[in-house]
Amino acid sequence: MGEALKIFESILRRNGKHITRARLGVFKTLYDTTPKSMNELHRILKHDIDRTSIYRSVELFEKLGIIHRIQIGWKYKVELSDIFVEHHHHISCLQCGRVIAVKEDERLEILIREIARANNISRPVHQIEIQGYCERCI
Amino acid sequence: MGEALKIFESILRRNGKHITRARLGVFKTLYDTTPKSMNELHRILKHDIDRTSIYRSVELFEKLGIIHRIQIGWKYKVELSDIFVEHHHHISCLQCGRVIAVKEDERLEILIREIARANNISRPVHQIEIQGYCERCI
DNA sequence: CTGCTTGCAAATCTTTTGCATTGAA
DNA sequence: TTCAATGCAAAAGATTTGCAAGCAG
Repeated sequence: MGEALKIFESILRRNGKHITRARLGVFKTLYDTTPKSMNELHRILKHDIDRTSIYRSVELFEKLGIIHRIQIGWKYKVELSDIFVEHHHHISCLQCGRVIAVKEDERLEILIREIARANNISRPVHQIEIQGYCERCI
Repeated sequence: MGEALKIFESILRRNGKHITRARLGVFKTLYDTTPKSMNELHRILKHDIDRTSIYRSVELFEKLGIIHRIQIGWKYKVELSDIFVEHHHHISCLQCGRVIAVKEDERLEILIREIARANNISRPVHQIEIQGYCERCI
């Protein structure tokens, strides 16, 4: 956590943003766990940080590339970006909702870049959402 | 449209659901165009169909596999599913919001099925979201 | 006819905004 | 000390629910 925290703080500093209680709280809550919804973040932090500040932190963090939003069904959750966690994708179970992190497959990366290039899209970013039924649910 | 409409009606009938004005309206609005947000659907249909019924139709259609939701940024839009439109993915421009439909690449399909299998996920469905900057926006 | 569907009103949930106050640098 | 950041209240937006009335089968 110490190393990640240093990186986090340096990103804020480099962008002229203050290192505050609210921002530290949101960052620490996201560190080294599963993706969190806004509601979960609020439930965890409600005694320390106002809901509005959570939204504002998430917005800022996304702009600075600290976090990104992932889709689970048609809701989103947020998690730390590839700077802090190795790049990966998610599979979620349609029955029980369990989320499995999947290490990225290099072949996928290459294919997607190729598709982007074929469509004249520059600086592509991507998200893959896989859903199905996990072992426990058939 | 005629053929698609027949398929649509048979799905409803097969599931013991009525063929109603509201459901026909939502289906026809989604037929043969770009993905629509709930708001766009409502804007188009507001003089014929109540907002609530649009939500209820979308919910039902999704359950029956008639439509699916796609992600644009962290909002969703709905479009007819592969029964009515050839399977494909989308690229959206981060600057102007333009959405490009991309014919599915067989290699991608295979890779994703392989990833699902490696994680013991059965009956996988997937969504790929690619974002970047289109020709006009650099 | 019968009960699935709808429209309407209202509740609920999610996200955004304005403003006075607080606190990091 | 200074201005960015926060908390609070309230607005705005999105989605869901309950119920009486309407309509498809």
